[in-house]
Amino acid sequence: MATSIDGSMMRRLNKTAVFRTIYEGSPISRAEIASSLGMNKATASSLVDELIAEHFVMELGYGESRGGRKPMMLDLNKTSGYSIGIDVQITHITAALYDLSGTILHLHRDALYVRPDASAKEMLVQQLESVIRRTMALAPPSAHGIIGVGIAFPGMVNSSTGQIHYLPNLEVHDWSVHRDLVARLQIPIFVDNDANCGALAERQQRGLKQLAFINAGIGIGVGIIANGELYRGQDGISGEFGHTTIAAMGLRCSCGSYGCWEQYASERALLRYLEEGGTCHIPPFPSANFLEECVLRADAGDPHYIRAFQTVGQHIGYGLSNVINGLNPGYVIVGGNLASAARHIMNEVENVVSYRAVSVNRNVQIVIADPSTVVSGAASLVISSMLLVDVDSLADIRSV
Amino acid sequence: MATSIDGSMMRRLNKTAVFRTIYEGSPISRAEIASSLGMNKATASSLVDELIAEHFVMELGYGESRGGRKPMMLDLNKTSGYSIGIDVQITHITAALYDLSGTILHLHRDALYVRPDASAKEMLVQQLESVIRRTMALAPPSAHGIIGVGIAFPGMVNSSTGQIHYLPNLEVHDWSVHRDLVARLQIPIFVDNDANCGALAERQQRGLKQLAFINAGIGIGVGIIANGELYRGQDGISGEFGHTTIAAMGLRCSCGSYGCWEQYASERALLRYLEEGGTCHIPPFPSANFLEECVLRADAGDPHYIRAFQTVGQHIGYGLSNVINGLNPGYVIVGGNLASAARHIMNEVENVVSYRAVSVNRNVQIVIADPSTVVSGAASLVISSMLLVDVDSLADIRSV
DNA sequence: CGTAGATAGTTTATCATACAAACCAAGTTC
DNA sequence: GAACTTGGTTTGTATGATAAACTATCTACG
Repeated sequence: MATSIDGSMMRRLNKTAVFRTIYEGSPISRAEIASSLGMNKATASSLVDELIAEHFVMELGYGESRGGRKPMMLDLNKTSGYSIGIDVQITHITAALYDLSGTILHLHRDALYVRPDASAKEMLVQQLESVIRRTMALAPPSAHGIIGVGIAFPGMVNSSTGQIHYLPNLEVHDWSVHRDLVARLQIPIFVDNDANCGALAERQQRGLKQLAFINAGIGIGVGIIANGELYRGQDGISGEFGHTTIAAMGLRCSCGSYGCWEQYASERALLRYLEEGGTCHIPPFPSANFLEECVLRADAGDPHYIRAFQTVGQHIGYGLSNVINGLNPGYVIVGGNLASAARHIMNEVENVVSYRAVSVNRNVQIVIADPSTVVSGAASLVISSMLLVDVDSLADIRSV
Repeated sequence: MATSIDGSMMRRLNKTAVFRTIYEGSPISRAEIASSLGMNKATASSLVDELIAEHFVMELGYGESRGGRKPMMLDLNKTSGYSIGIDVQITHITAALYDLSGTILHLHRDALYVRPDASAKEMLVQQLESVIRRTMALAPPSAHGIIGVGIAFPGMVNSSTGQIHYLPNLEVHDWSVHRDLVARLQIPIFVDNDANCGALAERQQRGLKQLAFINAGIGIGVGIIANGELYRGQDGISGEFGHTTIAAMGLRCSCGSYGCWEQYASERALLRYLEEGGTCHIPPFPSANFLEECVLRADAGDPHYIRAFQTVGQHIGYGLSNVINGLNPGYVIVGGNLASAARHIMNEVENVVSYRAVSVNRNVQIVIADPSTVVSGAASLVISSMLLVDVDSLADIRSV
């Protein structure tokens, strides 16, 4: 449904633009805000004053003069509120507390106990509630308190309805996790796919308009930032590149298809390569430290492990080239569990991409994500959905 | 660069919203516009009056009463200006004249003569100028005249700079076709990739927010509409799914990679399947009617041709499933030359997608494009870039 | 020093825009 | 034909951004 703009809407948009300018450019003065937004000084001042009254912004003190009166520098009032990010994985759950600036204050990782049966939802929601409550208790008292909780799930999630379609390894289907958690906690809850969270975090951190975040772990998923926004697709399940074919007549996949990327480029695939390579002592799978142990053995020079990682890297490269050629993202961030094996994988990945990417796609930047990227992206669901709105989309309006 | 909104900007946005409401919902009255935009009647009236004064909108006469005074129905003043669309293909060039409503008034198809050598650009620009001038001459006199020309090219194009990166079969590299044509014609020129144009046309026609347009011809490209907007990627070359791998160790491709989709699902691939199948009388390739003749033979029941088309269809299905799983488009439109062989291909395509798409992606709609989709999308580049702006993106703003 | 000029920020008056409410117009329903 | 409904215009008002004048405070420079 289309909407028109009235005065109060205009003011809200402008206030958001001012807040965003401070968020991205602090410390900054009222005068700089006005000039960088092409806005009158009086308007900027008035909006800043409102933001200060609401505790979202604070004055830092006088800055350096540039030939005249000293500017009063502004900054986020970063301790006026907090957000919580949660990263749910198969074997463990990570929770982190952030202030408004996105600075991490606490990070905690617990084992996750979920039997993949009818009790899975109940066990999951109980552990989520518990970890959220514990994290909330860590936040100092503040004007806005806990603004919300963002949760990243490893599977298909509809972020607008807060519904989980399907979490493959936990065997959770069709569950409104949003409803259940709001009922228990009475605070705003945001949910999304883990790869999407990773993509959001990278967008924010690097200020990119197009990127792909590869979440490679037990399975493989992709988060896509297109035109500066997360692309979620028609039903919120875009990015299932793990189930795109890289070998039309290849291995049967659990999804019913053949030759899916994640059959060749995942922890599961690593396990298979190890088995096929006749490796003797393979760590138990899936367990919280399966990959860790494999990396240790490769570090120690075990050729079976080194070869298995290289094969994984090569196949990551095949699928990654597909993502790159299909989406021309400019920037690719590799995250997920397998990113911790980057030193055994990335040479092969880059080698494959260098000859399979077409044209300018060969200039694509490929980098490794920080391990806490997903959890911080989950937290940023809160802040970006409540505080930031993109006004840029209106910049290039032409006349009617 | 961010921007603030002042009063005149607000009015421009609202005027655009009104225009858009008329564009999409005509015939419509002032009162309906106001209520559907949540806008005051007086404001809607005033904006409509401006649009009428500028000849963009006209009054049609009184509509049916709904229990009170009869409404004055409004419509686009569709003959107040015209746009031209051009579809450049390897063997021919299609030009069409449209009014503002997107109704086609003339369609003309010429053979294209371009030697793939140093003279290519010059030959191309000459023929483009000539066909545009001829089409311009067909437009009736009007208030705004020819508003602009949109051109779809079969290759990598940067639409924002008007630069052609590369047209594979015409061997044109790095050419600012925009600059050259503007210099010759002195009217606004818009260029884009053919698959993108197809995607734009389908978005407009079907009112979709997510879709993928498959342009399958000598090569294969994909146009992506994400969140209601064309996704062009970092460098404007997104959608090169033709060069995504569907067989990691497959056939060598001209791009340097192996197993690219378009090696298996294109007119070229059809030719190869025919040769491999030992077919005797194969029509010359590439020629303007290679495919036409193949379709005729398949229609006539020649099993070689039928089998070759089925194989093409199967492989279109593989890559299409990748597009669907990766992008969750909800809607897929198959266009390009090969769409004219739909009756020999689509059974296989749908069969493959039905088991290779995951989850709700199995509900994806797959339809065949009209042959003039690309050329009308090219024309719509003009209208959408000059007349339509998306205000919807502001709808879901939350408080700061 | 002290003054001119520059920069930061506030105050005041003005203007543009959307809005609400009253109003006029012209139909339907009973 | 009276009461009601809907479409559209007119009029007065509130809001918000702006321009311009003004205060405050700094640097530069003679």
